[in-house]
Amino acid sequence: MFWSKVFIPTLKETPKEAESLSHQLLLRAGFVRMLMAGVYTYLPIGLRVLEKIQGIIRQEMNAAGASELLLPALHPLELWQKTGRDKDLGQVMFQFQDRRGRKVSLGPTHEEVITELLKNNLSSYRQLPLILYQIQTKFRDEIRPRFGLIRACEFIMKDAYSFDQDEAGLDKNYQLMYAAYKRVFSRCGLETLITEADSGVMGGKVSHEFMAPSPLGEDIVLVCSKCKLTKAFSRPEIENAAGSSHTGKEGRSSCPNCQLEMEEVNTTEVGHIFKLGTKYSQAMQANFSDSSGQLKPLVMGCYGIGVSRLISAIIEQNNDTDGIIWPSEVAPFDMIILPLDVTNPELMQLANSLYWELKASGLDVLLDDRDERAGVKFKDADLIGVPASIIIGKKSIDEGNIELRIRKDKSTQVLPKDSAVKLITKWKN
RNA sequence: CGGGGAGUGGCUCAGUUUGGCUAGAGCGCUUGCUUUGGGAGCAAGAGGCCGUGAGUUCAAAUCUCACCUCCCCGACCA
Repeated sequence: MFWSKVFIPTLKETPKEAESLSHQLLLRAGFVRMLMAGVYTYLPIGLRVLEKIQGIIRQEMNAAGASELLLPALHPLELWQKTGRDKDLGQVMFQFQDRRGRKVSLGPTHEEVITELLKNNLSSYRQLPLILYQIQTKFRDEIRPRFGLIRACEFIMKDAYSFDQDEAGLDKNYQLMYAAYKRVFSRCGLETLITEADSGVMGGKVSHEFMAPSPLGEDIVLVCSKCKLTKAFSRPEIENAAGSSHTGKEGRSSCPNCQLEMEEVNTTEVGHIFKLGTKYSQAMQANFSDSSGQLKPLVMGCYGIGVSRLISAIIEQNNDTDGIIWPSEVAPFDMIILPLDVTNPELMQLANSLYWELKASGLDVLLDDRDERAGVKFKDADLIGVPASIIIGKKSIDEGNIELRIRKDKSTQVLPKDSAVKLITKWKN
């Protein structure tokens, strides 16, 4: 793509509306813009990152045997009344009436809708096990939207649901999802801590949270440096405990295995998996016939990833003073070509031919064709965080060379221009 | 919802305490000239109902009241 054709409104100064680092960088680098508190536009390069993340998720979900569908965002409120969760979620649900006076809601999550679907369309154990997932916009009227994409009122979530005959089947699918989640986050360049957690309004017994360490994390995870045991604590719990006794802090945060003091890490929740059991299927009578012809409730699990939130979590872990440093798999582009003088036909010709050759070899390439000074291009390239730059300037081209600059460590290597494409594609793989 | 901060060209802010010229600066934008390897220089321009409404006053960005919006701290969550 050509910079001049993509809308990338970068900012020199930090907008006042943002205080958290990832939010500032998202705004400055031209990835998102706010419409109202907790509601964001994904600009072209923001959307590209979103799509890369979704691509990774789709690959890993499909590889785990899940299949994708798309459920409605608009729900009849009656469905929620069946499980009583309209009350549990309360004000968090956006609710209104259609012109006939029917009460509807914008979906904050989809257990009821998918259970309703399966109740009406699945009847035999022969159709089990089954994992379905979607990537969709959720709506939650949050008490306080915060930190840009981290807590938004309209956000994108991947939610998967597994259906089994029994607990043994659920265990198997749960493990499958657990493993898939680890791969998703690692491919996104994200370090995560996994903790056993409370199921909250989702119900069910077992659940694990995938927590990304980040300075603006709202949850604290305790980690044992020796055995890597993790424990989740909400902040108030910690503060109350610390306040209630002088020695409370040390005693509470020692590892039950090693007796060593555990380290407190601030984290953001990016994924959460639950064994739901039959909570929803019983409430909604989503049953199937087992091999002996007996009617049984579906045994369910549900598995969420905060897709849009991931963008922020990744930036929190991958940045420096010059801007974002995208991990390669989620970067909006693999590389950016910087012809330092667009009025020089020789430079532009080389820039263009490199662009088309690299593109033909399967790379996502951005060509900065703007008539800007070299400094501006360098600064913007660093800010938007493309992993590699190909610098085409008069200095090196006169010697028959171009430069390859790596964003992460700011190292530069000189490459002969004639074999540049070969060397770059080789370096990439 | 409770507590704290803030609303002035696209962005960052000054001016408000102590009301008074035609509301300013930097960045960005437009045009021209010069420059050209890390956010260039000079010159000339465009762009504002000072968050909204009501009030006080000869006079309001500035004082009073109400409301709206955004950010931060708490309960909530992917």
